[in-house]
Amino acid sequence: MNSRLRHDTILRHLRRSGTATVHDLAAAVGVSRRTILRDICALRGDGFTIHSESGRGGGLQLDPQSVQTTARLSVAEVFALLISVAAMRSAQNLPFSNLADAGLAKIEKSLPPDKIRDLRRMLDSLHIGQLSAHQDLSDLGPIDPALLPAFETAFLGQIPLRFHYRAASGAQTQRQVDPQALLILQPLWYLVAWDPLRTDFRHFRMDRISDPTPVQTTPFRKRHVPFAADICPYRDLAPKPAV
Amino acid sequence: MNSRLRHDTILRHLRRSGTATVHDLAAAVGVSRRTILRDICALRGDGFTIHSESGRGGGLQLDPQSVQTTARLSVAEVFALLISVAAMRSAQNLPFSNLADAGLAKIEKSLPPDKIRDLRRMLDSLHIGQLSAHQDLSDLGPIDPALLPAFETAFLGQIPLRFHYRAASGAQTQRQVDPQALLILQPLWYLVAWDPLRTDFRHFRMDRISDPTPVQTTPFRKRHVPFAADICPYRDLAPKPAV
DNA sequence: GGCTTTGGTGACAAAATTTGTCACCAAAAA
DNA sequence: TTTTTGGTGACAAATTTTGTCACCAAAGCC
Repeated sequence: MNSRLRHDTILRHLRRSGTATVHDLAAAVGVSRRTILRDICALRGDGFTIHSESGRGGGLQLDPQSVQTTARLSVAEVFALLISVAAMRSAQNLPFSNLADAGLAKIEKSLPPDKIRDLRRMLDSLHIGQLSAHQDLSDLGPIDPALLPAFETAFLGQIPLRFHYRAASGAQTQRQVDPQALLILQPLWYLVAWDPLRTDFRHFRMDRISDPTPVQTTPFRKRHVPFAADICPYRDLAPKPAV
Repeated sequence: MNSRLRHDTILRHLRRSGTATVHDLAAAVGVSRRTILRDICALRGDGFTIHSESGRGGGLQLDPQSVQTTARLSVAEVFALLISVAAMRSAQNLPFSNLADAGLAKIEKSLPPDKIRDLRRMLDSLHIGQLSAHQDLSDLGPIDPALLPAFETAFLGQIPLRFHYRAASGAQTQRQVDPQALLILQPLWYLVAWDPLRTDFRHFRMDRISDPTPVQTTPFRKRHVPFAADICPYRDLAPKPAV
């Protein structure tokens, strides 16, 4: 058994039984007492708080507060969470928001430096405010569901975004612009972008955008990729050619 | 060098150089070509998208979109993020919220089943609504900063919470209650709890609560805990006695 | 005080895993 | 056609993990 799997098994046992002795764990997992002790040591290193007591009635005890996630989020997902928390904070005073911040800070720190810079840039270009009253919202439409993934790609990767835009007059135009900022004036969301054709910045209301497509500027050459095998069980993971 | 460290090194090289050949990576990292190939295979298994091309000018390329976090959040932090996103969603339509949900779903799934149940229970007892207008908010005070950690502990662990409460009349009382639900009526937050002394449920306005202390029902025996050493470099991680 | 249980450490050999070497294949470019 | 480059299989060498054993400290029980 993999040492990683064994750690999970040990945690499961500790969670279920409350208190467990090293001897029992060794028997349950099928390894020696020494190995269990080494694993406990490693788990403590991984941030789990494990209490221990000598003598009769003693044993190991996992602090339930120290249970952690192991999820791996993409940069886009982190950004989405950042927006939620930032919007929330701007809207109202909110218990737990410090904790949410702490969590996000942890998440941020676990990303490579260039991605952290990206996230900061994104947040800097995010403006949240209140819409001035008495604005006509009668034509507020639904937001194109395809917009979200496309928009994330364009915004996070700083690559141009192409889409159809329905102006207030009803006229349809096709645009290809460089996303610059996101302006949130509840309940409206605006994309602020540089339009190279008109050599000027423009605002685009999100619910008037449709068929968004990020413009891949440096596409990878399409070709056949053979499989990987070896000991490693992840054979089919070489990205497939887009034909 | 640890294989984990080597994976990080490889990712760093790929990020910096854009395209790298297996040969170059092997030289840079100081291992054989075969090992690099095995590592690439493992990284693909870990969810990284790595493109590859044969022939002159070929090499390996890391898809920047596939970069992931490795942060490990505590259950309390996850709950805080869940609140932010839930409150956000209830307040307004919001691009990116699907993505935030997807991220949170990932995080949730990486927790053990009992913790997932806890989180669901917590979210079920979380009510978000709008305050009826014309309510007098002139005495709205700041929320006790000590409330947050104490409240989290009590709410997440379902243990009693003791605090001082300043009633609308100004009278100070000490309470010890079982937290049941959280009622959010912006900008007010209420704690709904069972008061055993009065054998009834009561509402407590969060900004009128002070000196909150979770009542530890089953404290771990205090005692001296010797250090762990061995090969594992995490010597001082056995939790210190609270004296 | 002595006995037993239980966490914890150090040292060293045994077992298991990781890594290197080598021979070779397929795709792509010069 | 030759060279470059990713990828695979097999097997020995190097390295790491694990087990064994002897022993210490703390705590409870008689």
